[in-house]
Amino acid sequence: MKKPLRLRPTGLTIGQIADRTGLAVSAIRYYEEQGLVFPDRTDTGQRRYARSDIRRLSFVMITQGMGFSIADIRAALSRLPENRTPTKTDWENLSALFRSELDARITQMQALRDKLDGCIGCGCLSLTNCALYNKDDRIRNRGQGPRFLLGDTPDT
Amino acid sequence: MKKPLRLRPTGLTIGQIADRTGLAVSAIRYYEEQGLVFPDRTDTGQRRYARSDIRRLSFVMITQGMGFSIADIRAALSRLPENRTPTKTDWENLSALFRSELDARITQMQALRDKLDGCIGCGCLSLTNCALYNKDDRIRNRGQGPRFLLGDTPDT
DNA sequence: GGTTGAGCTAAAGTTAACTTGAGGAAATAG
DNA sequence: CTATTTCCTCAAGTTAACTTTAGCTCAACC
Repeated sequence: MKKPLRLRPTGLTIGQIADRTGLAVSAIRYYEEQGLVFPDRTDTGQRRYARSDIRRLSFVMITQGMGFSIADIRAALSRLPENRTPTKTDWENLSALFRSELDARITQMQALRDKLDGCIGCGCLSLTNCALYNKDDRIRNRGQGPRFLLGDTPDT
Repeated sequence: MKKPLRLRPTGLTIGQIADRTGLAVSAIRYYEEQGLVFPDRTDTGQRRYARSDIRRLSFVMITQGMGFSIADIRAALSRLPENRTPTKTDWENLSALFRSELDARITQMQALRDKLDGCIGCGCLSLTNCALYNKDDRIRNRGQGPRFLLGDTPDT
């Protein structure tokens, strides 16, 4: 009887993923903790990633760079199929979601930019009470911690 | 000899400023600590603000909402004249500064949005190494702590 | 087959922009 | 004149998104 070949999970190590994505190893582990990736484990507990996780993490990086929070991104990623590797179409649908949110944010930013001058020139001292600067321009005001640019979480 | 009239610094209390701007009292104190406002003090140590500080703080609120950091805003405000109340023109110059930075950020955001689809459709798994997604699109990557949307500090 | 590099976990630290709380003084209202 | 309300300072807490450190196991190379 042959010694059974240990079928150890194949795939990329966390270091290899780090190299491919440019992310720090600690960041990748953090993303797992936050439910953004779900690597396999070897019998000794090491993480093994699928090649498609590179795309997944790249997507996280880009959307994050666009100003979306991890919670936003996690919600979006949860729309990907769980039982198969996402197809190109899956990814396209997902990115369309972000695209429209981003469009909205850009529009809002343009409006804000255009009103700044108007309000500065206005006679009332309080820009935030200025007729020109109304509540619709208010961007985000709840919770403590750092304020992020524009918009609440997308209503995905 | 008459009891000398105590010449107490006139002006608005911190509570009045809070009401006028919508800011929390604690935030206003914090902004002072950060060098964004410089109220007078009464002989008993209470803060007294000029009416023009309402505009100053409103400006802080708006530019912050645009995604600029306190350091950015402090740098910009330092361009205002120190020895007189800023005129409408002073404020207009300042807001022009932010306007152009904001324009640049909007443009960058649009580019990023347009490229997301392209990269998602591309054959290479790593979006961040993708030919379509080059270094110019990279937004900000230094320091720890929360990542903000778009751009380093303006080169004011 | 030992040593060096890569991984692992868990806990604590970091930054930004504030808020909250403790403990006390002063201003205002009745 | 007493009771609130407002203000003050200083220290510590909060959130997001990570990084750093400590202490240990495992894998890979010569």
